[in-house]
Amino acid sequence: MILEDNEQILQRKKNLQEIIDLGFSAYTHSYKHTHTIREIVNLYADKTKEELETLHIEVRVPGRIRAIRKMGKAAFITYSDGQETLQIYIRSNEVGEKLWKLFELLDLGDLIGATGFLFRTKTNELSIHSKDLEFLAKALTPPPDKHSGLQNKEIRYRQRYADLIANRDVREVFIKRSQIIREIREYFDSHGYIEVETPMLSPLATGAAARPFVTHHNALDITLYARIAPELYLKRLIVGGLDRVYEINRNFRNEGLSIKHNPEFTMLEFYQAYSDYKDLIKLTEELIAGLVEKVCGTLEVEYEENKINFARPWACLTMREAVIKYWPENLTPPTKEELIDPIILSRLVKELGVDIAPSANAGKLLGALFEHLVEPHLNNPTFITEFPTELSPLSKESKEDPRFVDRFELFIAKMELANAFSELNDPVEQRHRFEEQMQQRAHGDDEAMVLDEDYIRALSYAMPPTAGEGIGIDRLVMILTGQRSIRDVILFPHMRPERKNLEQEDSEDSESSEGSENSEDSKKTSENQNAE
RNA sequence: GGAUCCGUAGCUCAGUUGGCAGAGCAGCUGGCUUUUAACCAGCGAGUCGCAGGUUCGAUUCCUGCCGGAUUCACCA
Repeated sequence: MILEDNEQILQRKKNLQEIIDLGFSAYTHSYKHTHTIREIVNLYADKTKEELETLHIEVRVPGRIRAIRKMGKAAFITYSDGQETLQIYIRSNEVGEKLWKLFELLDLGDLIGATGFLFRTKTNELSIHSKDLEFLAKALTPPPDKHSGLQNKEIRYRQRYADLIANRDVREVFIKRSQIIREIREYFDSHGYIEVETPMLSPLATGAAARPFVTHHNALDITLYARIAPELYLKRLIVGGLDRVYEINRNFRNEGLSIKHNPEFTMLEFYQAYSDYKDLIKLTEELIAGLVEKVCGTLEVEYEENKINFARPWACLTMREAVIKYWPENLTPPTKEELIDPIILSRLVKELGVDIAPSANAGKLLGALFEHLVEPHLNNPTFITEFPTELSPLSKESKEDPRFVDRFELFIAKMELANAFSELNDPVEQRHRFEEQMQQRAHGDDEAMVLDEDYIRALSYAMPPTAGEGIGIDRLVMILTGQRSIRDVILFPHMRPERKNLEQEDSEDSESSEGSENSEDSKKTSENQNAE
């Protein structure tokens, strides 16, 4: 078991039993209350001692015990609703023997309700003078240290409940996250979009360059993939005449973890018919600058010792302009034309020591140069446009130069935050692009995109000229809440399973595996399977 | 997957140039009827991540493993 008895847990179990023996119910079914603690604080924080005496406000309020200060026959209990704290004052001669006994059996972390009237103490602290306590639930596990909180990151991520109890600023981050997503919905709902949901499980993992998670449908006996992007489904809806759609949901990519990557992450994708990528530049500025202003109250946001300035208009460079701009100062920069020539590009890549096969196509080489030279500089919001066609199998090519597509990515705080383009709607050209991708797959690139026949069939019904965009919500939340790690904006970030859990799963699995010799061996087997 | 760092009481952290393991909070006992990091007196609490090795002796040194953080790779 994960919950191991120690001195403190045993003591709390004993206290719980004594509470039950006194005739209180162990875990109550509900608690009718007049206020939450934050409501009390909001309503009465500015009332004076005299005002409270005159008003004599009777309240009934639940919360979690954070501290107990006992002075012989009277005591203060500080308790909290997670956001605000309030203190309860009780006297043994007022509550009676039984309730005083209950009080003495309370532990930090227990949930209780207090009934009484509001007053201010000698030191002017707003408090409930309580004559009736109700016991709501026992904390068998002691809460983290009341001053230093919970620091251990592993426990914070694995046991987010404990993190939320101990660290109030963590709660603030996730409240902000919720607010951000609400504001995004509000923006699209008020701009004629409808919110849709498309499959998370699909027979094809396509619409992005990434490796998928694989699963199996028993009844149909087929392989299914957790989606890597909703893109192709959303554009099917544009074909069907839903001219403006958006979806906020999870994507799953089977790749390494990092400070900026979680295997499941939340993506906003939206598509707008009869528009092109330039329309989305304006929309993106308006959406994100509006969000920043609402959530942060300013357009200048502090992030990792830098200031990010969201004042519009944002910088906009083509990929080749950006590469030339950030070319190492001691070297002669190439010309724009040189930056699409595969022979020159492979020479440049070698000279700069960029880690990519020099035999890659011109688009990939340019992309690698960009990542190497430019990305680390893009702190303020910057749109990068004019992507190589080879990197963009779903984008419409540029009228001026078919080697490039009408696409942009938005970078903020050195992170890719958004990706948008004019959608390729020519089914013949789309098939051609897919086939090129499939060729790359055949040559061992298992992230090249998979051909989707039904998507081509959908395009053959005619899709309007359309612009579409994806925005990484987790990264956006990181920037707006000042968090450096994506794990601090995801409630339950992906972690390796705890060893104790692994052992549990193994014993459940072992019924299907033939006579497993010892648990050490079967553990290794399951770890290997997970790794593949 | 590679590199670096980390894992000591419920929590936050000291510490041991290899010799019986320490503090604050939390817990227990007692005192205290307006405290607020309450206070005062006393007490208990540990597989020093796990498994081996070296050693008279390992929490400390070495190796492997588990878990975490950071970073590189992967991942636009």
